[in-house]
Amino acid sequence: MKQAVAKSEVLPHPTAAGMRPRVGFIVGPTGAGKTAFAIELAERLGAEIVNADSRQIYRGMDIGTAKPAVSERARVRHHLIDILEPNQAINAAEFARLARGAIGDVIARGKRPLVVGGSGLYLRVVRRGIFSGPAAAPGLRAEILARAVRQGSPQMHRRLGEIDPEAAARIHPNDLKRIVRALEVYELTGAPISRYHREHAFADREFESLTVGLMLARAELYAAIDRRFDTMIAAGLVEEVAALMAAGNQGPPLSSIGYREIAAYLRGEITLERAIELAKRESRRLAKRQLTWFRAERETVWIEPREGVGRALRLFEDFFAHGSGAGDG
RNA sequence: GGCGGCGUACCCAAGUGGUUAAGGGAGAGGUCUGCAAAACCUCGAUGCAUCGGUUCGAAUCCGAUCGCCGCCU
Repeated sequence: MKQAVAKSEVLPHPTAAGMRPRVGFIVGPTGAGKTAFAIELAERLGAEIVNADSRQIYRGMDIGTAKPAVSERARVRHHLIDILEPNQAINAAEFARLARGAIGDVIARGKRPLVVGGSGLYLRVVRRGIFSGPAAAPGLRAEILARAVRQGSPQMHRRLGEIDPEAAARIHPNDLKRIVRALEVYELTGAPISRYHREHAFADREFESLTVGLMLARAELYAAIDRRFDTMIAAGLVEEVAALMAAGNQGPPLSSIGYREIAAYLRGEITLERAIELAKRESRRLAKRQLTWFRAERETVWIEPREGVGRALRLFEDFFAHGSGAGDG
């Protein structure tokens, strides 16, 4: 609040908005049918797809992420799929860099970029950038985390309150991840993370965007999620997880929904039936959280997948060709 | 038809006369700036099958009715 003046100073309103490149977005919760929808749309639009799913980035995670099949990828060129090994870490900043690079590449070749995915934060940073603070410092982070384990997260929150009251006010005392990140940034730079955030303010927009969201009635979405997980099991998800485990992976893959439950089954901790039940439930909860995130993005145009691609096609054709003004920047 | 048991939220369930009816599951709403398929926060019965009675006071006791379950005929 007290810094409102500074905020307006670093936010010169982009007057040349209409001249920025145009990027389409297809978002939606898991199981809503983004993949098939996006591929058909991209084909008709002459677009290439830039993946914004935090797990489809990984090789070896195919079945459980409902990754578009090779045959589907032959119809439309996809970017940012299978670019990392399962033991490689990625984060929002790195993703934004990669995605923006891919978008630039698509545009440079005269094609239309269509970003497709359900990872809320990733989608946000692609569109609006991320503050240019220090990257995570694993050693320091581990050290802060160890301290937090000893002292408890409320104590760490109190400490944060001393150096960065603004951040402390926004972060819940139990939210250890964000407390640690805030302390990390402070120890690395001597500057409070709230200052970086305030100065950045998600105002780094490189292109105009139009976002179409896929929406199903809740009960219908949940039923589709449950059904799809059974299909994944039938398609060999257990074997896929076993392969990841055999390769000694510890990173994001085995902490992903569907994967971690099957891994617990393979370790003999729970029955397969229970693993399936848990995976379905976690997938439903994920979908719910995604919807919460997307609802907050007011500019999204929502459509039902069963309507078909028609309306989205018209919206995007107009957007890419003339600029409909529906863009959110 | 008779006898017995049971009916508390979407589900399971504690409570057997005395402040605002435990708890769990499922679910809903939300937060989100470098691990995000992560992490974190918040939330359901003016109501105990229904009606009537006893009592200062009833989910708790009594009666009737309805429903479910079991046994018997």
